[in-house]
Amino acid sequence: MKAIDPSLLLLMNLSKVQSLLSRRFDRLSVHGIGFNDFMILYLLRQAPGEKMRRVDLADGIGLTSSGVTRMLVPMEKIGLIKREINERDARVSYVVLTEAGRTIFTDALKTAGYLAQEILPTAKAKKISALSDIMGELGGNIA
Amino acid sequence: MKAIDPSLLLLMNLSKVQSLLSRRFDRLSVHGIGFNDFMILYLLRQAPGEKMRRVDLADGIGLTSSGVTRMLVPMEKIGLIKREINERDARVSYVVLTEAGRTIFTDALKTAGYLAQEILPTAKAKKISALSDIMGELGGNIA
DNA sequence: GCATAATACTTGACTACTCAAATATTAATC
DNA sequence: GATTAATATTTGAGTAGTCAAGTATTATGC
Repeated sequence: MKAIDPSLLLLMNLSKVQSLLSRRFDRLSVHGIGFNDFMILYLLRQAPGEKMRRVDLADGIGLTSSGVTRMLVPMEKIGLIKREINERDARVSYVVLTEAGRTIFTDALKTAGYLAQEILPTAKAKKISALSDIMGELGGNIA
Repeated sequence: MKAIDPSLLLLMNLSKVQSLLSRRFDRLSVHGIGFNDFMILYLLRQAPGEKMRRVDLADGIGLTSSGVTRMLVPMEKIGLIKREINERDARVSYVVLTEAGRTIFTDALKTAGYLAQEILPTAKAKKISALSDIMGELGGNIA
């Protein structure tokens, strides 16, 4: 077999690593939320007014808007987020972080930080920041 | 809000990038197979005798063995792989690449190569190999 | 050589998405 | 200002996985 394209190899390793890491995170069930839920809360926490449109959330975490709609159902049910209409545009319904959501997020952030440190013990700080830059170039722009 | 842990940020970006890339690959539907199917075929193609145990495949692509069992059902149905018993150990059933599977893989490899090049245009060769090293440290060891 | 443990795989019940199409609303064009 | 296009969200139907538990089979320790 011919030598494989290094970019393609990278894609495969990226996929594998992501599977392993997110499963590990979810298995811990950090404060009852999964990794994607955590990312939603993170984005909301950063956003001005702690609210965002669904499209922007979808864009932010790299899912489809349909996927976001479905993710938010249980999150709303357990009260992590709530919905708020936009007076200027009746198409959009804002997703707003609730008090409870903020609390859970704060706790989860701590645990997630420890986990991340534990998972990435060998990758040194410099490498991590270099990696983050490249992820940025590839469309990952969570900051 | 306190500054976020760089490792955690990296995890989030990794997750996002992976979602975007694999969806893009799957949407192309390269020769009718998804990205995970492609990885399975790749691993099999590399393996001695072009056959592997299900556990090792699961390990190789970072899924659970249950997930692999389920993935292989349609792949076997369309004839990309077939099953072969192990005479020494009746527990294992080998997954073997078929002639058709090899052909599809060869075609898909080309397309996937182009796609990878197109997706990673900015990330230079050196960066890619550095990134690959780090993925290796994180448990991605596809080579 | 028998009981216990470990391994390989599958299955039932479920979650987490995906796409394509539908709905509702707002923006753009003429 | 009526028509067409674009945007935001949801929904129906389906795929792709997860976990926990079940079934075989093989390995281990006494």
